[in-house]
Formats: sequence, C-alpha cells, structure tokens
Amino acid sequence: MSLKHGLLGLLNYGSMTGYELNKAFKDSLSFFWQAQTSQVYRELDTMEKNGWLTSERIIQNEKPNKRVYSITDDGKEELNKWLLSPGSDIDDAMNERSAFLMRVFFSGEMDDKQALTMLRSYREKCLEQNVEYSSISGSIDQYGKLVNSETKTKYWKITALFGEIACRAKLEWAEKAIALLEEETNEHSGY
Amino acid sequence: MSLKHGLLGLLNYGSMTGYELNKAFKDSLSFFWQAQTSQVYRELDTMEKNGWLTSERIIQNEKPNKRVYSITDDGKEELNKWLLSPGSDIDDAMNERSAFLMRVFFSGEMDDKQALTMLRSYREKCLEQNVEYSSISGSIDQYGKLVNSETKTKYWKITALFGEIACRAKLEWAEKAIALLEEETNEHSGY
DNA sequence: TTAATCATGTAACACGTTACATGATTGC
DNA sequence: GCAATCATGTAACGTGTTACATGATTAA
Repeated sequence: MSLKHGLLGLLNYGSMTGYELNKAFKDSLSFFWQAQTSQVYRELDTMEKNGWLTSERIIQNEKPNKRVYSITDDGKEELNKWLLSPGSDIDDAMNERSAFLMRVFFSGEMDDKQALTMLRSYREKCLEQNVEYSSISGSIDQYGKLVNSETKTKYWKITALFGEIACRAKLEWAEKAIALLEEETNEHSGY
Repeated sequence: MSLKHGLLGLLNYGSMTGYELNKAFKDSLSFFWQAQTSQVYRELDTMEKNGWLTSERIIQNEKPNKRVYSITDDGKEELNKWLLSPGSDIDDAMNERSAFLMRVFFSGEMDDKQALTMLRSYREKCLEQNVEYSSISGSIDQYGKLVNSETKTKYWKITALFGEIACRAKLEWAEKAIALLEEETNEHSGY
C-alpha cells in the first residue's frame, strides 16, 4: 500500500490541502506511481481514520473551503516503520505488469505490419519521454531549494536516473524489435 | 483488462483446464503479468458469463474432477478486437508503478547505509534474474515446437528480449546508484 | 510418511478506475 | 463570455490480494 506512504512522505515535508497534495504527487511521485484525484481523497480519509493525519477545515468566504492535512506522530511512526522494512517490495520491483507486452506476445495472431505500426508509435512515445527526462534534473534542484536539503535531492535524482535509464532501455528494445520485424517483412516481400 | 485477454490468447492455442491454463500463464505471461490462481478462476467465470468461452465438467472416478475450457467464436472475436486496438495501452506502457522507487524517493529520511543495503540486495535480485533470462530463448524454442509456428515464437522472443534489456537497465541503474552513495559516505566518514 | 503436484474454488478485503457533481475565481 | 484552475468529493464498478477449504495421487 504505497500510495498511503507516498502521501505520508509528502505531508512529512509540510502540511497541505488535498488539492496541493495531489499536485505535489503528480509533480514528483507520478513518474513511478499514478493515482487518481478521487483516490487521493479517499486514501486521505482512511488515513485520517487510522490516525496517521489530522485535517482542519478552513472556511473561506468568497473562496471554496479547503481542508488542510497534517501528519501526526502516529503517521510519522508509520512512515518510518515502512521505510525500515524494505524487504517486501524488492521482489515486487522485479515484476513488470504490462498490457502492452501482452499484446506483443500475441501479435503472431495478426500480421507483422500491424505489429510494426504499434512498435513504431511505442518508439515515438519513448523518444518524447526521453526529452522530458532531460529537463528533470534542473527542476529537482529548484524543488530542493524549497525543501532546503541536499540529502533529499540526492535520492530524488537517483529515482529520476532510474526513469532515464529505463526509458533508454525501452527505446533500445523498440529499435531492436522493429529491426527484427523489418528484416523479415523485407525478405518476404522481396525488397 | 488484459488478464482476460491473456487467458483468451492462451485458450486460442487450445482447450485447457483451469489448472493447465494457470500453469501456462505462469510459464509464459508471468514475465510481464502476474495473476493469482484464485483470480484466474474468477476471471474464467466471468468470461464464461460473457460468452467468450465454454466449459465442460469432466467427472473422473479416482481423480479430482476437472473442467475444460474452450474459446468460443465470440471469444475469438473479442481477442481479435483487442489485438486490433493497441492505442490505449501504449500510454500505459510508459507508466511505471513501483513501491520500490517510492521508497528510494523518500530514503533521504533515513541514513545512507540503510539505503545502500537496500540497493545492494536489489542488485543481487537483478543479477539472479539476468541468469534466468539467459535460458529463456531455448525454452521458447521448445514450446514453439509444440505450437509449431515460427511466427509465434518470433513475438515470444521479442517479449523475452524486453525482459532481458529491462533487466540489464535495472542492473545498470543499481550500480550507478550504489556508486553515487558510496562516494558520498566515503567522503563523509573520511576514508 | 511426508512433500509435491493435481485440481478446484469461496469470501473478504484492498486498491484502482471511471463517471459524475458542484461551484467559485482568475486570466484572456 | 469562456476556458483554466482552484477545491472538494461520491458512487459504482473492476481488478488484485490474502486467507482459507478440500481432497486425491505420485515420487522420494
């Protein structure tokens, strides 16, 4: 249940509204964990019931009301407990879960052209994402100034590095897969 | 909903019992999609209700009864429809979801030694998995003889190649991350 | 005789997704 | 005046996980 711990981790940097939390999540953790807004609010609810955080409703005239969430001591304890028990999700980290690869696996049922088209648009996506990653290191430094901690940015950059390397690997695979299929289709169509 | 389509894809190779399907799934698709046995049976149930497959109960004296599942024409149609609409999960393929990276992200809250230990055991897992991948190509050929189709094995090998490349990338990242942390801890402890 | 493999599931719960609902403020 | 952003959620459904239950056969 890492969404809860991600939210705890962010609230540990400072109190926020659900809306701000959701934004912070998208700006930082969404590179390796995606969550719907509605899910964030629901999780906050159950976390409050667990006593991991408290919320204070702030009535605003002329503006929509908001609810500011703060981590409690119990929440901090839970966060630490989680951080100190890494065993379980190292195995987890070895598991892929990809509907896309499932498709590739069964692509022998359709013709190679179709598969090639699919792999080419996959490659395009990889290229786009590669570009995005090139600007991340800078924006981490910016965020780091706010939090004022090099220890934190160090780890943030390590996670970003993962994204970068994984992205390059995907691209490499796409190129090779496309090459393999092009080779065959050329032979068979007599180019 | 790719589990359903994965099961359809396997049943399209031939009729099987739930037990055999579950095994086939583990032997082939589990490299990029994991499913619990209980979930497989549940999905088979709803798929039968959808009319994508039929099942025949085979009463056996002296052995537990079994239930053989066969894909229907509606099921084949559904499988094709799915194969021909790749758009949706190319985006999906760009998304990681990793509790492990979430941990790394927040590792600035604990000390570097702890994080190093975690990354080192991650590296070990990568090395182990790397070894596994080296034997896959051979076992795909074996399976391929049963299905008697080079077109199929071609795509199976392409998915296996993904696993291999992704695994190497993970290893590369682990090495770099460890190097980054070792560098710092050495400086600070005065080696 | 004990563990592994064959063979099937149910129930409860946790987590994720989609669709929908409401209404104010700010910038173009 | 219209789109974007602020700000909060509910309801229904779909998918994934965990724990449990049952009982036979085969190989060490």
